[in-house]
Amino acid sequence: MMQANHPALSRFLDRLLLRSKLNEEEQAAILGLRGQACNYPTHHDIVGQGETVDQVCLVADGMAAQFDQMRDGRRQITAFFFVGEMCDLQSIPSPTAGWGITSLTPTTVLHIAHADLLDLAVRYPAIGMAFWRDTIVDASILAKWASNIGRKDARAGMAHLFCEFGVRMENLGLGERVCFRLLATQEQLGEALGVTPVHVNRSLKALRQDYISFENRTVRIHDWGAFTAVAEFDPTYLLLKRQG
Amino acid sequence: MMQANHPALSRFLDRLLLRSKLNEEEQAAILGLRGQACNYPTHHDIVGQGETVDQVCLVADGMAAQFDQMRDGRRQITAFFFVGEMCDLQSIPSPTAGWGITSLTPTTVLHIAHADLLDLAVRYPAIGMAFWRDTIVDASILAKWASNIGRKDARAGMAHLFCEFGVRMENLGLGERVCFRLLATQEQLGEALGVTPVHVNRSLKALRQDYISFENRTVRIHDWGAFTAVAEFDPTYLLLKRQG
DNA sequence: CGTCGGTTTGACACCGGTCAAGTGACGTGG
DNA sequence: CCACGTCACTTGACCGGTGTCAAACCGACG
Repeated sequence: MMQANHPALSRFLDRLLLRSKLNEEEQAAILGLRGQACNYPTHHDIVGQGETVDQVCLVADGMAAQFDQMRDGRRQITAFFFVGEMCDLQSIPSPTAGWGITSLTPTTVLHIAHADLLDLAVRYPAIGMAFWRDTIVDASILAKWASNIGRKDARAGMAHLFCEFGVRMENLGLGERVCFRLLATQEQLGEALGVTPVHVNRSLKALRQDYISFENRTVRIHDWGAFTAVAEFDPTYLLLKRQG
Repeated sequence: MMQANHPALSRFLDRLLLRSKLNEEEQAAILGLRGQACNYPTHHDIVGQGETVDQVCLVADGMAAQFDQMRDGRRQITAFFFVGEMCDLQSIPSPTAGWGITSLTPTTVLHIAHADLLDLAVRYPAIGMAFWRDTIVDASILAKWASNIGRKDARAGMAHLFCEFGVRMENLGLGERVCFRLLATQEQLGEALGVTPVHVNRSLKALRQDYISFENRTVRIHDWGAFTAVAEFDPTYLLLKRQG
């Protein structure tokens, strides 16, 4: 069923407002977008790799990820998307992407037509700029991610990922930076960090000894300062200062 | 000296036209941009990490890279920029970035003011969309890069990087995909792939035995089909189909 | 001819991959 | 209510790719 004023739109707007300034009319225009809500089970490929799309995916519940798949089936996750985040805003100017989108947990997605979003972006340049800026945030996160994979050992990379999750979830209203629910499996974390699930387990064990607890799918960071030091975490790259 | 009609602008326009459709007026507007040409020696940080800028960098000669630096000084390169490519178009909507820009060889950069580019993007929505699309290409390359680092051994990652360089240079008119000049040092390649320079050397040695020659800073790929198979290279992610 | 940045090679150590076994939580069906 | 299957987590033993350190080589350039 197509419906406007879906609660996920309000979360999406909040995320945009973290970085972009939009007036009342522009905010109302975004809240008035119409979308189709779909439920997907865990491990469902919502968008296949290389597929061309005419709509975007807004996470309304659960958790999704962008991935690149090798011929042997191994995957590299290149982005996580939490509730209120848009998986493929970049598909508006570029509807064919080299990656796929998959659900990491049972997930509800609100699909919104490119045509409607493009219309908004043209009618309200501030919205167009906010959309562009939103895709840049994802690119910035990905750049930091690359150095996580390439230049840190698994323990530090994992710590950095947890710092990022904490800050992002706090900004999305999904928890505190030092305490948040994380439904990803160790295999999925490994796919993000470029290590095997076995080694994710070893790294988590090491982190639990000194810095965090991770029980009932809830991460608790005991000492934020010490933990960010291990991770070499500097939130600049999340672009949380309002720019527009 | 500020000057319009710099030859690098023509190359930049060609790159935009690979993926975006622009009419004569729009093309003329881009060619008429005014910029300041600056020369930088090798290993000069043109934009420091975390710096806020009010202009962009267009590579007019040489080669530049985006990087993220760890506290101990090690760097991860997250993008290479060849002649005609824009290093930080994304700084228009988001002037503070988490990364830096450095020269890999003696490099000439044309600096163009944000204000002028923003003016174009607002006056001509097709140009705004072309700019957005251009930043998405960089993000797409980076996503593929991440799986290179995380999910391939050094030899396959290097092969993929060379395939990408070949296709990009061919499209920029800087060589053929199977034969192109590459001025990067082995240390710089290692910073891109997340391995040490010593191991870059070992990987290159292995590739030279079977697939390529690399002398006088010129890469020759003997059998494109076999090489892309080793690299698992599929050019979809370079978004070379014209979209707008 | 000497210096310097970049390349090449070898010896050795270690992080993370691989393989295998076992545990525990949970949902389903008898 | 319990037996069972499934999925994720955990742990240990061993191995290989990559890092580290060190030395030599090489071409460009002054």
